Amino acid sequence: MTNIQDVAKAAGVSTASVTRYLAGQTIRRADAVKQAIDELGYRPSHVARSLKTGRHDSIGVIVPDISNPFFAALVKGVEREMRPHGMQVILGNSDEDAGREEALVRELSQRTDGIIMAPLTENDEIPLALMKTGIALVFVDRDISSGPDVDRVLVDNASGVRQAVDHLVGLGHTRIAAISGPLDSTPGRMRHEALLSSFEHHGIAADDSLLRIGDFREASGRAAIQEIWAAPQRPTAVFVANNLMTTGALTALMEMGVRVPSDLSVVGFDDLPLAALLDPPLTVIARPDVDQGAAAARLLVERLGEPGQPSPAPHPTQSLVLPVELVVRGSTIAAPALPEGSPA
Amino acid sequence: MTNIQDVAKAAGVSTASVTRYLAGQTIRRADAVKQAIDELGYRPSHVARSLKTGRHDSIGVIVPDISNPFFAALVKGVEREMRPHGMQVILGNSDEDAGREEALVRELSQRTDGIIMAPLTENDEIPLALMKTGIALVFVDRDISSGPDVDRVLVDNASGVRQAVDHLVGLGHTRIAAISGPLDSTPGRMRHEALLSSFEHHGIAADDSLLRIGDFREASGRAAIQEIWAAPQRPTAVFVANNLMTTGALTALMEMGVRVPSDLSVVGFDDLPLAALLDPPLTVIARPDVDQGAAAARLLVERLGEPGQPSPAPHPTQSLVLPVELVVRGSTIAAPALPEGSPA
DNA sequence: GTGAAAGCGCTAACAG
DNA sequence: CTGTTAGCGCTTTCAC
Repeated sequence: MTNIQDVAKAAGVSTASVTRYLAGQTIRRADAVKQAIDELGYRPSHVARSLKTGRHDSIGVIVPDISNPFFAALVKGVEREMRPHGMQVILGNSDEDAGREEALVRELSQRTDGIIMAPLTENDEIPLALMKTGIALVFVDRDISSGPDVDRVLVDNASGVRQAVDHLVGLGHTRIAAISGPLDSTPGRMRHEALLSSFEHHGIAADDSLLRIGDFREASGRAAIQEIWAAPQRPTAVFVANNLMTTGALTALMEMGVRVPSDLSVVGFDDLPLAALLDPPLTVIARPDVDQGAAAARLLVERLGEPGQPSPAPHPTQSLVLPVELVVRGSTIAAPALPEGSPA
Repeated sequence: MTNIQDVAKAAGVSTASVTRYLAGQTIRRADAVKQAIDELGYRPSHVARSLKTGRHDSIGVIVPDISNPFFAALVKGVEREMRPHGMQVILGNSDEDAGREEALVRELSQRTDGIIMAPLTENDEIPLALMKTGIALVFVDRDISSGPDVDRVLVDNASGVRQAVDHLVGLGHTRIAAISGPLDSTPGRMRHEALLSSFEHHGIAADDSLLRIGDFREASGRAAIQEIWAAPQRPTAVFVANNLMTTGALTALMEMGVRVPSDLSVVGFDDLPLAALLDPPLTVIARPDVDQGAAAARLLVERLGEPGQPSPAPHPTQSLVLPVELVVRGSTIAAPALPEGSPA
């Protein structure tokens, strides 16, 4: 490849002048340099530049599962927000694997100026190590329990769950099952806790045979609903804590011949791209996805500044909590008449 | 950050020995080096190493739309295949934007040893420039018309379309509408051409009022089906050339009160994660997604070799064509009795 | 405004 | 097996 020396030679200037030209400074022989660059097809080496400056003009995004539409949308939000700032976005998919997450963090922390990530669990040690390297960090969707000095963007999980439970109770449901996410992840824990406290608020007894903990993946939604449906007293409604488990649960219900919503009302956390086209259209708690990514990107830009510019002064970390919204469609209807006494 | 010199000093060896240790060669004071590395928390600078060696031990994947489940699955396949080879996978999302694709190619070609990409259009000039840089390249799902010297993995689009048309004709449909993809993209063109030739094979006249060209995005599927439904003679079946446009078309049909399949049979290209849960379950041409990504990754590995090892000898480029399969579900049924004369 | 020169952190001859 | 050293391509003092 042609390098800066070739250009300097061809233009009859020093390499320093080429650098200055590249940086947008005014130099005397600008047009000669421009011509040399064009003719030689010169492209500055990003690697060499990074080695010298320590900057990369790029950021990384690490998500647990890129084939989850929520994270795909989130990534899109990050990219849209970053594009005008001239920063490249590099994407890493940990595939819900801690080892892979660690490899990605190590890798991307050497190639980028900042990382947006959804840590796998709240005990995740990996981000802690990352913070020590001094790289800018933003958590999105998930948090870790220790080390509060990080920018973060979360959604109001508790409010979403409350809206869902209120909705079901309002329809007369009292036997409500739930498929929660892993309790060591932020959304899993927060949604589960909110569920229990909502139950308590409405005077609903938590029935262990109706409560299952999944892993946010489709297969666990399938397994959980099968167990729940085998409970001695079946529920009239079920809350599922994320999109993939909802998909799994719906599939299993269909296979078992359980009709939604006449046999069982279903409300899921996370909207699905096709939720309105499902049979029946799915009632869900919708949360911002693209916007959540964009918000995280903005926090990172505030900390990093524009490429080429000096970094802004450090400022306190920010925590954003975005609102969620219950979208009532066809998968939730009034509870059937009760066989035994219960609150109206 | 602590560098190789610090380690060398602490271990009482030269930097060369540290390098050798890192490369897995046997050196005398291995344990002293190991200890120094651990104590200092030393991480080799990827940037410096790349500058020196010209290798990156990573590959790039550039897709037009990461929120399309097909590409998300494809990326997953690439990652699964690459992981055991110790190569990092860096993902770029061009968002169907040529400018962005170019920026990604420029960027990733400087950070990676090889690129797997689905070019936006068959006239895409960008990959040509990329090939000149000598970086390894694999096309997946899409191709470009010039420059045949590239490894590629495609699916048998023509066969898929033929299966779909045969299926519809077998059900008695003769007024078949179609929403094709952009004719300057490989899958768009191949599927459209196969459609026309299948029509001809079955003696079906191509009716311009039933043929629309979309852009593979959801909104164009919506718009196209609305136009088609406004045609003087409505179709009894429609073929939609990809998943996103199918989603758009189904949504529009629902909004217009058109019932599938009784009013209109629908067959789509690409399976959808929720296709079986839709109302009705969708008949589709399913093509490999994860496997297509994995196949592309294997081609790239064959060309690149393992990290640390010398590159394998160059070999002729390969073209893989993976089979597709018609999955009949509930969205296609027999055509209604014909008002006018027609083949049985 | 400009050029000479040092050096970012690492690897790969090379000589021992 | 080991250490010395040059140099990957760039930016950034520094002196002019």
